[in-house]
Amino acid sequence: MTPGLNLRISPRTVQQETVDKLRFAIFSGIFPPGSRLVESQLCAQLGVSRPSLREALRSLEAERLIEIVPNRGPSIPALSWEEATAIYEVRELLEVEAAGRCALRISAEQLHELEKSLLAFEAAASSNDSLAQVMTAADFYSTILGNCGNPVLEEVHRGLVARISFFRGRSMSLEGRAQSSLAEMREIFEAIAAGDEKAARKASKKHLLRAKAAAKKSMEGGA
Amino acid sequence: MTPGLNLRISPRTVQQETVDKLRFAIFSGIFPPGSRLVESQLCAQLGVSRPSLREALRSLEAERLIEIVPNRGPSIPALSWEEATAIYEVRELLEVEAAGRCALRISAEQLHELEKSLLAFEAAASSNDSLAQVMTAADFYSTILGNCGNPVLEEVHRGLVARISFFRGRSMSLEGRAQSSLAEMREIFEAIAAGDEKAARKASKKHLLRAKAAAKKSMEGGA
DNA sequence: ATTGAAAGACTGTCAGACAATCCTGTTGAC
DNA sequence: GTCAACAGGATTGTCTGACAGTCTTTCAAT
Repeated sequence: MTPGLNLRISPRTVQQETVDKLRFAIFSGIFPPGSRLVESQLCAQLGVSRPSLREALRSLEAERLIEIVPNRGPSIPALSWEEATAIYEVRELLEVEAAGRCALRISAEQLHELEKSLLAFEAAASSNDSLAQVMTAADFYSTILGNCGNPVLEEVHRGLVARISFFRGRSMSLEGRAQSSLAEMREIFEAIAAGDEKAARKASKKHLLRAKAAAKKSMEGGA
Repeated sequence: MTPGLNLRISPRTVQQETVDKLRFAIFSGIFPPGSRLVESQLCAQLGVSRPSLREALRSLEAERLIEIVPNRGPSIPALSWEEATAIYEVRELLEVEAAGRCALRISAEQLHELEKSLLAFEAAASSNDSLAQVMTAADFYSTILGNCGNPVLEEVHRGLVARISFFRGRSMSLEGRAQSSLAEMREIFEAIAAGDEKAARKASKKHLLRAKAAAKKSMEGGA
C-alpha cells in the first residue's frame, strides 16, 4: 500500500459514470420499488447511448441493485422483508467479525478517522437530514470495514449494505432511532479504541440487532 | 442466426448464454491468469456481436471473475495469495454459519440429497479426475448452503467460491488431499445428520482451515 | 543503447436499424 | 355485460458499421 506516486489514474469512462449516477439515483429513492426503468428514457436523461446504458445496467444487475427480466427490461426490485432479514443476518456476520478484527489492528491514525466519522454522525443525528445520517453512518462502517484487514470482507459488506440502504433511510427516520444508533455506535467505537475485541463484537452485534428491529418496524408501518 | 428447434421454456438471451459460456471457460482454466481477453476474438469464437459480448463482460466483471481496466480491456485477474486468503476467511465465516444452521433445519429429503453428494465425491476422490472432485465437492457445499435458510448467505458464498475455484482444482490434486477432504466432509455430514449444530460448525471450520492450508501449499509449490 | 515518432491494434462510444416480445385498448362473440 | 381474440404501439434484444481516443510495438535517428 504505497501512498501517492500513483500517476496512473484510470480515466473515468461513460459507463462508470453512468453506473455511479444510476446507483446514486437508486440510493436516493428516486425510483420507487417495483418501478421499471425504460432504456430510452434513461438514455435521454443521462445523455448516453443505449449500448453504454445497457452495460451500466448489467453491472447494476450483478450488484443486485436492479433486476432485469428478459423481454421486460430492468426494474427496481421490491425488497421483501424476508430478503431484507437475510441480508441483515449476513451483514451481522460480517460486521461483527470486522469490528472484532478492527479492534485488534487499527492504527492510531485510522482510529482518529473513525472518531471523526462518529462525530460527523453525531452532528447529522441531531438534524433531521436522514440522507446525511445514512451517509455519515456509512462512513463509520466503511472505516471499520476498511481496517479489518480483509478487503473481501469489506467488498462483500459494501454490496450488502447497498442493497438495504433504502431501508436504512426509513428506519433512521424513526423517532429516536438516530439517537440510540449514535449511542450504539459510540459503544462500538469505545471498544475498538480500547482494543477490546470481544466488546467490539458484542457491541457490534447489539447494534445490528437493533438496526434490524428498527428496519422491521419501519417497514411494517410504512409499507 | 441459429437454426430453429428452440423449445425454450424460459427465454435465454444471447447475453446470458454468453455469460455462461465465458464463466465455464474461465472455470475450466482455458484462459491463464493475467491473460487478456480481446473482444474481437471472443466475438468471433462465441458468434455474438460486440455489444452483447460487452454486456456479458460487464456481468462477469461485477462477479469479479474478470477485470476490466479502461482502455486496456478485460483480463483474467491473477489472484494473489493474500486475496485468496481473504476469500477463504470470509468463506469460512459463511460456511461455518451455514453448516450450523443447516444442522438445525435440514429436511430428511435434503439430507438424503446431501448424502448422495457425499457419495459422489467419495467416488470422485478415488479417481484422479480433479475436475470431478471439484464439481462434486461444490455440490456438497451447495446443498448445505441451500439448506441454511438464508438465500443471501448462499448467494454470497457462491460468488466467493467461484473466484477461488481455480485454486481448488490445484489443491485437490495434492497428494492425499482428496482423501482427507473426504474424511472432513463426512464429519460435517454426520454432524448435520445428527442435528448437532456445534459439531457441524466445528467440523466445518476444521475443513476450511485445512482446505486453506492445502491451497496455500499448492500455490507455493506450483506458482 | 536510448530516445522519439509513426503504425497498428484495441477499446470506448455512438447512431441506426429490425425482429421478437410484451402490454393495452378495442372489437367481437356468447 | 362479460370474456376472449386481436390489432396496434411500446419496449427490449441484437446486430452492423463507424470513428475517435488510447495503448503497445516497431523502427529509425541520434
